[in-house]
This record gives sequence, C-alpha cells and structure tokens, in this order.
Amino acid sequence: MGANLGAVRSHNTALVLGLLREAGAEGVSRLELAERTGLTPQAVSKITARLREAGLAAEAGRRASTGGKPRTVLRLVPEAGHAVGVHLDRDELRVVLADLDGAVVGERRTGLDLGAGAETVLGMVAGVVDGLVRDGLGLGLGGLGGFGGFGGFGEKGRAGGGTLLGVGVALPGPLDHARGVLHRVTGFPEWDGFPLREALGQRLGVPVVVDKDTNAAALGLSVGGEGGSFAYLHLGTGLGAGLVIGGRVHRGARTGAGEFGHQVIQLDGPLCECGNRGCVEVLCLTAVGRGEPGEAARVLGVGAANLAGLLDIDVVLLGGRTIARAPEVFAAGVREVLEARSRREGVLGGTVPVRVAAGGERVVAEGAAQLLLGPLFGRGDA
Amino acid sequence: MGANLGAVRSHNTALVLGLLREAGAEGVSRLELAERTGLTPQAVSKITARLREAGLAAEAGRRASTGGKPRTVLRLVPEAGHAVGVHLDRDELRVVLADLDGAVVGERRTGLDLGAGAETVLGMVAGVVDGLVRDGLGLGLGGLGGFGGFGGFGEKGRAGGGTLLGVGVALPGPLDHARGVLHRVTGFPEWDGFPLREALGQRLGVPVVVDKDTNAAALGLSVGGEGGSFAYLHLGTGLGAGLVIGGRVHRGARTGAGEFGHQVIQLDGPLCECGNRGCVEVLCLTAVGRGEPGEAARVLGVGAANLAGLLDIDVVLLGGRTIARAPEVFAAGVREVLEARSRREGVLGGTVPVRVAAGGERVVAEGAAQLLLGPLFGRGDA
DNA sequence: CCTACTTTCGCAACGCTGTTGCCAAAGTGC
DNA sequence: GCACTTTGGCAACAGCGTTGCGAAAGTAGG
Repeated sequence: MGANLGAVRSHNTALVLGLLREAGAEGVSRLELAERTGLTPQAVSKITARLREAGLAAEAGRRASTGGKPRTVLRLVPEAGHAVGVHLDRDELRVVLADLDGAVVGERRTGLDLGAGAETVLGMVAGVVDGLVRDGLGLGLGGLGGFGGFGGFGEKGRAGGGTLLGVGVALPGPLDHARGVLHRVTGFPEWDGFPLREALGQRLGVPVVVDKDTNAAALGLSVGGEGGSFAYLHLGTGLGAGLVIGGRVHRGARTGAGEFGHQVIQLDGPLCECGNRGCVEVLCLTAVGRGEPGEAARVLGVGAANLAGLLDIDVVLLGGRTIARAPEVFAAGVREVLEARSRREGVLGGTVPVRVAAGGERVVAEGAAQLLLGPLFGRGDA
Repeated sequence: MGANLGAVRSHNTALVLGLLREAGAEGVSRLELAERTGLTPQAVSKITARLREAGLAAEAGRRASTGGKPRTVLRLVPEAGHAVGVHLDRDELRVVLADLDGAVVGERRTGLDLGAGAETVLGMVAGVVDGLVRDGLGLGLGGLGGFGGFGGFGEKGRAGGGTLLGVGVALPGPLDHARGVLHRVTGFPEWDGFPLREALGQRLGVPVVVDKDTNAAALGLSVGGEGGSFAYLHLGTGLGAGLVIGGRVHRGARTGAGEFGHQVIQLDGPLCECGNRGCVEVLCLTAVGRGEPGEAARVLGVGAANLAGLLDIDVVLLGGRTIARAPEVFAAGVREVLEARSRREGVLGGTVPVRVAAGGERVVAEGAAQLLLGPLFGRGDA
C-alpha cells in the first residue's frame, strides 16, 4: 500500500507507455508527453530513454517546426512484446496472438466441448496456444519464461519476435480472478473449483491470468479507446455485463460484479432458471425466442437505464451473438428507453449514448490478451 | 497524473495518518505501521517524526515488552484540526463540529425553509457555522484561513483549538460535486444552478466542499469503519443511495451516481412522479403509505439485491427517517430477499449482510465533515 | 550566406524520497 | 550482573524527478 521510489518509477513508466500506445503509429513528442503527464520534459526524456534502451519505444521522424527545433516523435514498438488471448466458450475455442498495440497478429479457432473434461480441454488449449506462438513468434514456449517488472525486458528475454508476456483466458461463469480458480461454469459441474490459472501456467511455463468473458471484453474495449466509465452488455446464450468505472474494470471483491442478467425488473414476473422471477435475462431471451427483438431491446433498455442511473456511466456498449443478429434493432431499442428516461428526469449532460461494441466476435479474445498487456500501460489491478 | 516525490510523500503521510486514526485511542507502534504500509520501519520513523513536529501525532505510552525494548505507541492528536459538517435538508439545518477523529465536539440544530431563498438560507448557515466554531474553538472565522497541503499545519495556522480545515455541506438533489454547483433541488427551483461552494466559501473565508446527502453519509460510514465496498440506502422523503467501491465514494463523472430510487423493478408498474413506471421509490413509499412496511422492505430488498449482484458489494446499510421508524422490519425484510436470492444462485462467500447504519440522524452531517477530513487520510478525491 | 531568434532536448548538479548499515537505548531471562 | 532480544534513531546511500544551463536544429530577416 505504501509508495516508494520504485513504485513512482513504474507508475510513470506505465503512464508514458500508455500514452505512446494511445498515440499509435502517429506517435507523440516528448513535450506532449510532459504536458499530458504533468511531469517535466526532462523527466519524460529520462523515462523515454529507458524505454528506448529496452526496445519498447523508438524515434519515428519529426514534426514540422513551429519556429525552432522540430519535435522528435516517439512511438511504441509493437513487436517488442506479445500476449496470447484465449476465449474459452461453451462450444468454441478462439485464441489470438496480440502485439503490444493490441493488434492481432495471429489467430486460431476450433470447435470445443467444454464438457469433455478438464484435462482434455486443457491439453487442447495448450496445444493451440503453443502452435500459435511457434508460428507467430518463431519459437516455442518453455524457454521464454515470464516477465517480472521492467527488468524483464532485458537482452535475454527478447528473441525472434519479442517477449511473450503470458496468456489471458476468458470464460463464462463465476470464478476467482485473483486466484485464477473457476467456481461454477453453468452446465459443466466438472469444472467446479478447478485451478485453471495454476494448471495452465504449469503446462505452458508462462504467466496465466483468468477472468470472466464479459470483464475481458470490457477491458479490451477500455484499452481500445472507450475511455472513462461504461458498461458492456453481452447478450448471447446468457446475459452478463462488464463494468469499467473510471478506466478500471470493476470486478468486486469476489469477481462477482456484473451479474446483470439476473437483475429483477418485473416483480413476480416469469420464473428464470436461476430461481428468481422477472430477471432481465429471462424476459429478454424469451422475447427473442418469440421473435420479438423490439420487446427484447426494450427490456434490455430498462436494465441498462437502471445501471446507467445507478453508476452514472458515459456510454452503454452492446455485444454478443444475439445482438449481432440484429444490432441496429437492439441499439435503437435500448437507446429509446434511455432517451425517454433522461427526457423525463432531465438528466444532466444529456442522454447516455448506446453503441454496438466494435470488434465483433473477437472482442472477448482480444480482451483476454489485454489481461496481460493492460498492466504494462497502467490498466492492471495494481 | 504523473507521480513525483511530493506525491509519494503526501500519499504515504496520508496512509500513516489514516492508520493512526483507525487505531484510535489505543494507538499503533511504528513497527505495526511499517508492516501495514509495506514501508520500512525507518521510513515510518521519518514520517511520524514529521507528523509529531506538526502536532498531528504524539507518543502515548508503550506496549509490554516481548523480550526486548518495548514498542512506543503513537496516536493521533484529534484536537490538531477540526472540520464543520452541514446537513442542509428540506426542513432542517444540522451543523456539527468534528475533530480529526471525526468525533462530534459541537452541534447546532434548527428548523429551516429551503424555499426561503438562497441569500436568506446562506446567511442562516453562515451564522450557525460561525457561532459553532466560535464556541467550539474559541475563535471566529476569517482569520483562520484555509489549509494548503501539509505545510498548512505550521505554527501560524494553529490557534486555540486547532486548525479549521473547512466546511462540508451535504444536501439532497442533483449537484456538481467538483464545482460545488447545485443543479436541481427537487421542489425548490430557485436553487437551480446556484454556486453554493463559491458563495459560502467567500462568505466564510474557509474551503467549502459540497456533496449529495447520500454520498456524505456513505463517506462518513466508510471512514467510520465500514471498509471495502458497500451501498448506503437512504429512505426518507425520497429514496437514494450512496455507493462506496473499494473504499472510495463512487460519484460518477457528473456526480449523478446513486440514483437508486428510480431503478425500475416493475415493468409497466405504477406511475412515479419522475415520469417512469415501477420505480423502487414509488413502490416502496406507497407501500409505506398503505401501512405495509413488510411489503416496502421486500421491494427495497429486490432493489438492493439487484445492486448487490451488479456490484458485488460487501454489505448493505440502511438509513433515513422512514427506516428509523421500523428499523428491524426493514432490515429483516431486505435481508430475507438477499438471502433467498443467494440461496438460489449459490453466490460465493454467502449472503451479503444487511444492517441499519450506525450514527442515526446525524450520519449525514458527520459525513459532511468527513468531506474535509477524509482527504487528510487518503479518502479524498485525489 | 550570415546573424538573430526560437524551440527542443540532453548533461550535470541538486533536493528530496525511502533504504540500508550501524549503534545506542531499553527491556527480559538466566 | 551478564547475555540476549527488540526497538528506533543517526548517517550514508541509491534513485527518483527537478532545475540550470548549453548544444543542436530548425525559422526569419537582412
């Protein structure tokens, strides 16, 4: 909890690295970095010098002069590091290899039966990950080792395509993010209490981070440019939410946050499989089943409006397979409820916007990779 | 956003000060502080030496020996600083004077008509605050001046009963916490857009912080010992919530968070004065009006369960005049809903506990004082 | 082309942070 | 009374961002 000089260093380094990533290929000058961090130009120079020495940043041309020496533009070196993102769904496995920028440089996709048993699935995941890394980075796992702070980016760790930071795994159902232990994957009781993080970490020899699929997606969207606070509502075979509050994923003490599907919005309504009555999920999915996406959107909108009012978020993002089948219908329907409510209540700052999340079906896997990449840029749990 | 050495210093100082406050009259030893902050004992010695020199901390006896030199116990000096908390309600004005510990050392209470106009009310508040400070600290306002960081605790600032840090004002209705501007006090349109922070600050000559009543109460309860994350549900003439997430009050970007009363839990339910249908507030208050507190508690419980599931909070606290009339009925009713839901869903870590908030009717005013005291202990907005 | 000026950015010295090594102080136990 | 344990202050230290200053690299005007 207490801060020492090392903490200052890594905090400021992460901050600068984050701004470099945001700038993308266009780059940023040292003075702009100084302005945006509140640090002195000299401090930025020292920090960027360390980053350049580590191979994480590089000079990339210069700006036009404004009457004096032109500013030197710095940019992130995306190939300096990679992370693997695994989306483990009920019937599908998707694995992506992402560089520091978050850009996908390799992808594998295959069918999967989550019920085939932990060892079988684990072996499958390990095999696909190993193959992808071997192809993408030109080397296998095992010899790479982990990544311990910034010292880890020394000469030794780099080889071929750069350091592999680790593997992020996103999957549905309650789990313990901090310990990486699954709790209860709905419909697959054989996974109860499975220590996924440790098991996969030992198998692959690199750091592994586990999170709920909705949280991973929210993290990915947050790093991808959705600043501030937002809710990602995922409507697929179930309904869940990932919450980003003040730029950080909100998981709650037990990684239980985001139980959006079982918010009750209809007292004594129809019975949900969770045992309650009138949950958003059962109302929404039965409407979809009846072929009434408009009604489903309205129900989803009521839940979204509740959430937006309670947390004062900046934007609502929609995703998931069911949304993908009629994105505009859902977006419009949810938007209408939010607009109507803000009109009546005279909410400050206007209506909360509603959008369909960018990234499509790959959003969860990309977010899973960000579980490893994010901490580099100050988006981690620390 | 960037951190420099001054930031490290004030962060660690606030951390130590916070642990000293938590320890209360019992005190803490330097080594315990070192363990709990993660700092070295020597760093703690330096920090506490500064605090003792500033008059904020003092030695207070020693522990029993465990085989060597006994530990010296340090404690906070509560009289080293005070803050005023103002609870501005629709029909009542309550002002408390609190010391660094948050203990109330003086209180005034009087009837009030919020509709009497801004200038009249402002004059009344200023008069009561000035009288309370004069009696409590043995000096008037004006010569005291503000408090700028830790340098402000120099010899000059202290006089009589110690430094006055400022005045915190809590009141209902939407407002802008950052700017201290009211937006819309329900039922009193003459306050729309009133710059309360600036107006009262100029009048009193000390820093003023403005916040919603529910947020102030939540802050007070958080500092008072409710650690972690919780929701404070306030049921009085209206229904609102104050949210504490990870030890910090969550206000949202526009201070709009906590709109709990108008969460819709009954699609197409009875019309609420806000224009929506089936809000928790209208369902709950009409049940109270019908003389059915049990039904009101059930409705409140459904809303609380939605909130608890969405945010994964540690505890639900109840407060407000309506709760105070039948505290056990409400607590039991809300608890029952939460227990039933967690039983059905098999929520990890058991049921979220429900309690009636400590502090009674003074909880908002005490929390308002914490708007000034909190930042000293790392509970501020920074 | 040369001079004057502006702007960027690195080197060196600095102040301040927490850390480390060492030792005096203040107890207990035999 | 001696040996030992534990606490906590003094002094030297390493590392952080900051400040002062000057070299580098452009533009603008004669």
